[in-house]
Amino acid sequence: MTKDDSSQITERKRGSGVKLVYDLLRDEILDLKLSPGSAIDEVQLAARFGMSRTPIREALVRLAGEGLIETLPNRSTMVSNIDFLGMPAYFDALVLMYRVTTRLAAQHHTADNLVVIRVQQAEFSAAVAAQDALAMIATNAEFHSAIAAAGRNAYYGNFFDRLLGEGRRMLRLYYQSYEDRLPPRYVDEHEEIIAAVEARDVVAADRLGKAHGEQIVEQIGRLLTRNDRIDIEL
Amino acid sequence: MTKDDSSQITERKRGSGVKLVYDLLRDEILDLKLSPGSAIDEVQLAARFGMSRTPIREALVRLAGEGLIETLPNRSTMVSNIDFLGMPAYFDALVLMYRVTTRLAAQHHTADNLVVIRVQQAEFSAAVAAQDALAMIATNAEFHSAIAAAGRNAYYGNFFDRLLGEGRRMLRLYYQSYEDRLPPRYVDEHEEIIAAVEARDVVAADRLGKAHGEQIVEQIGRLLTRNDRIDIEL
DNA sequence: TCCGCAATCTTTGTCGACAAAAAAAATACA
DNA sequence: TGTATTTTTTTTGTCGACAAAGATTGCGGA
Repeated sequence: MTKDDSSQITERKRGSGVKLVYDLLRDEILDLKLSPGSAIDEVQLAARFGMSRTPIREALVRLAGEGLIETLPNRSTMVSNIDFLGMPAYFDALVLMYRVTTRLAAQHHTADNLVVIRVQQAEFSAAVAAQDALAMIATNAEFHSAIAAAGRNAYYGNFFDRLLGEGRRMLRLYYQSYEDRLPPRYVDEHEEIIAAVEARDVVAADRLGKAHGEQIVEQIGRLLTRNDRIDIEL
Repeated sequence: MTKDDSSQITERKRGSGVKLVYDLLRDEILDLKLSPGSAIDEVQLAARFGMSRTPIREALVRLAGEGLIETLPNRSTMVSNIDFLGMPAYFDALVLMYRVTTRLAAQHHTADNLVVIRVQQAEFSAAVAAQDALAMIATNAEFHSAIAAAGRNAYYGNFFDRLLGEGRRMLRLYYQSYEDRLPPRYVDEHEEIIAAVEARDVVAADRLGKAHGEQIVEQIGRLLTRNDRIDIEL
């Protein structure tokens, strides 16, 4: 199809191919470079990466395990569609995880956790200043992931990471609703969260996590119902 | 190693092999028929199932994606160990999911959901009566999974299913603490939950879900600290 | 022209074989 | 006897090839 593959036929170390394909495809899917519903051809990928179908296949199996691609038996495999009907459920879960992870971080964090969190916050702040939407999504996810890590619950952590990953495509809409110019208020909110965590103020952490999450929900809701609203508000 | 494989060399339909191996291995791992840490040999499995290594490999990749097996690069793959240190975190997440799913079920269930839930409850009740620990674990999981399905949130549902699955090995300890003779009280608790869901009583559903979950945590705690207690109570 | 059927094409699922990597065994040397 | 090095063995990762299952195309008959 496209011929602009930068055909890197470099020698790879044994076992590195799968991760390479997996990471790249995952990013391309989540950044919407591969549009939902578009077909995925194994032989084409094999040619593009200069390897056999076997490692490609393994990467695809893993992506399917995360629900990022769907496999019709004996037939095509394609990038999964964004489940718009499931968005309320998604944001419900996201808000709950915001709350739980922030709350746990306030309880269980150590000094080095705060260092990591501050680094991520700095990167997020830089992305907002640079108006780089993709970077904002990624660094925001890493910020909250760092907070989740400080909460010391691997089960919440995995689930949260999964949500943040799977939601990158939805979150993209959210950032687009600001035309990629996120108000600096969000950077401040992160700062408040850090302060609450550092002070081990569980109640404040919970409240801020909830507010932070619900703000996103509201903005998305505003985006999705914008047309309706215009009708209603006559 | 063992030679007692009932070598079923039956003809399989194309594409069914992976699921077969995946399901069977998963069950064997979760029922502790394959002990944590034991090695997994691809060629041996291939011989046992009468198929090539390729579909075996795909099943293993999926199991690894769920964290049920661990893969040392270029070296052995083995059944993952049970993370005892992570048990508090596990049960924390489990209780929260009990609460959330029960609560949502009270809000969003439909009539056919209740039918399914009652069927699962009947099977759970039968398993308790028969003192079949493995069946109790499986049917209990299916009962709560049915409740989660009634809650209409796929994200919670997936996470909850994953927790219930991954925890089957831990839960086994829990049932062993009763020597596989679960008090009928648990069957009654399920009945109460059903009643609260049916009455759309969100508050009661939340409270019952929480109590149900915390009871399990207490029993596990009692099991794990039993020796210490004897020392302390002199 | 339209519908049913057969031939062809495309893409997946599976296989057997081989090479690389790590461990285990064997050998040489002090 | 103990240790370092080489050889063998074991097990994984990758490959190219082939067969099966749909989809597509082409053809013939009404």
